[in-house]
Amino acid sequence: MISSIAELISDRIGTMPAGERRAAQTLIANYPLTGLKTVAEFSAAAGVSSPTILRFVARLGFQNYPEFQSALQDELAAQLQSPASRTLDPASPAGGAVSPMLEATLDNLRETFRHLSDRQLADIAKTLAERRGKTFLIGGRFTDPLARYMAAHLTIIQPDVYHLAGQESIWRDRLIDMGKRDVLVIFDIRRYQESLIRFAEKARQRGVQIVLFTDQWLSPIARFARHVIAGRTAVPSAWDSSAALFVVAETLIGAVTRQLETAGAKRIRDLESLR
Amino acid sequence: MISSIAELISDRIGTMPAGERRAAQTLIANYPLTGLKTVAEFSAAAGVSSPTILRFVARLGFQNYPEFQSALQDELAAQLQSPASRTLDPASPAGGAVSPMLEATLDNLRETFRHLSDRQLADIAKTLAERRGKTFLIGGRFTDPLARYMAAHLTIIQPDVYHLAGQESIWRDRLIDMGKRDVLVIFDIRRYQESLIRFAEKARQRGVQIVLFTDQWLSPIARFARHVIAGRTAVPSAWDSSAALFVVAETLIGAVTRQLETAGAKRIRDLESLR
DNA sequence: CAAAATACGTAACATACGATACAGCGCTCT
DNA sequence: AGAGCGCTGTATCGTATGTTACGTATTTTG
Repeated sequence: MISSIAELISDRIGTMPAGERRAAQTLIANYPLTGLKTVAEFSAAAGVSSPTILRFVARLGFQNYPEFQSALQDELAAQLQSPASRTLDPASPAGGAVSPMLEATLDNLRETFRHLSDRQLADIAKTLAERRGKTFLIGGRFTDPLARYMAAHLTIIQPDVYHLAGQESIWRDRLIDMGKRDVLVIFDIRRYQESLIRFAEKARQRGVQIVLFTDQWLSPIARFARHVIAGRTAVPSAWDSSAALFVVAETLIGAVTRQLETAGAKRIRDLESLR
Repeated sequence: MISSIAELISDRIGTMPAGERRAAQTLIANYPLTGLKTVAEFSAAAGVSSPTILRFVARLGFQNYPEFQSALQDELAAQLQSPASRTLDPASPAGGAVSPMLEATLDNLRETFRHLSDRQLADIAKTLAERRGKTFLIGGRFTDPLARYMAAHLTIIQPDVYHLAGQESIWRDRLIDMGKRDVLVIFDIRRYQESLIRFAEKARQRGVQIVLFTDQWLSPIARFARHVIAGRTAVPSAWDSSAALFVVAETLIGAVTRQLETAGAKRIRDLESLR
């Protein structure tokens, strides 16, 4: 069973003529980067001519050079998306077989935050904290609880926080209250929900600032969003995981709370006295 | 000090116009692969036009698109050659400055699962999967979204799953439907809610099997529970974190799904055909 | 050793790619 | 409410890229 192009090459390298073999060796030497460059660069690196490179990829079974490059990119994408397979991780095997779910989730968290800078988080927190209007939160079928979770916290530290629940027609009517000073937080992972997309589009038309929590493939709503948070969702389960988005949400809640410390503290005291 | 292009982007993403920001977001979402494709593919993925992509890379300081791609490739080459550096440093130099929240959450997850055996998880999954009656889920002020999240999944793979929402008087009346063949899943972290404790006690008297998600100090409900899951909640924030409980919930959802695979698969098909 | 076959590189070609000019649009600010 | 500015997309252009044909070199075989 041959899965990667590298294997394919080392499998056939024996049957290749000298020039193509040099091409193969230089590609393997720093795989797969040389293959992502242009034919001219590849040929220069290997010390052969361009046609030799093309014959080489043809021998591997590809119709043309772009097809070969696409295959390499796909392979690379698969590698980058599952860091677990790459890192041998001498730290954990002792703790071992605990739960593949846990391992995958830990990876997802690390990956998600790796693509998320402090700066970005601070910007979003600022958007949520300093909004001069109202905050609305909504989610999809499985992610709506995340919207609720966030709303439950935010509503304590600042006024005018609303979770949009129930039927589509209900939120649609709330659009009339929304304007450019307002913020809309949307959670949407695949399979992306049509109703949410429509809603986001209309909100955008009214000037609402949209903060989107989505997966790494980006919901179409990203088009309308001011801020996009892309969380990793792949786990060894029949379902996608929302854990990464959950943790980002908690992080944001914490950041917003810190920013509103002075104003928020008073509000919390007031709330306490109401009980 | 800005070393990677990803940092450069997240540094300037705030100052970018909407279109270029979309480009930046799609690139970050699955970095750096989109940047290695052609301008046309990049623009299609981001949902913007080609010139916007070019303006985007120009804003990052590159003279032209090929120069930008070369920079990405160099970066990738450095990463691939030293796989170790990838997990340790790239974004988080000291292993920590990114987000203390993340570090704390990762610790919480590991600690939580360390005290949770496979056996225990399997038992709880079995309880949920093989119950002959109904499943009820309920949570506290901040944890109710977790109950909803779990309910949203379970209800797809098995019948008679109910999330208890709204006012206390409403759930109390549902007690009448509960018996010893039923399972009640409760989420309760401090400050523990009186109403939930009362409810749990009454349910216990009726013979209901209780599965409790709580924090490491254990809600009083633990007295009545058949199964107790204690999650770590401490994070550097004004709020406690429910992330560990969230991940345990996801793990259980996955386990239950696997156990009901045959029966569940049919149910899922039936549901699909209803849409 | 000769002749054929295979491999390789040079050079010309066509395509598709990145770059640019321009016009329309929405947004902000006065 | 109007004028100005900045952003974005359409259409066009030049060029670098992949591709192919062909001639030369090299190896293989009788």
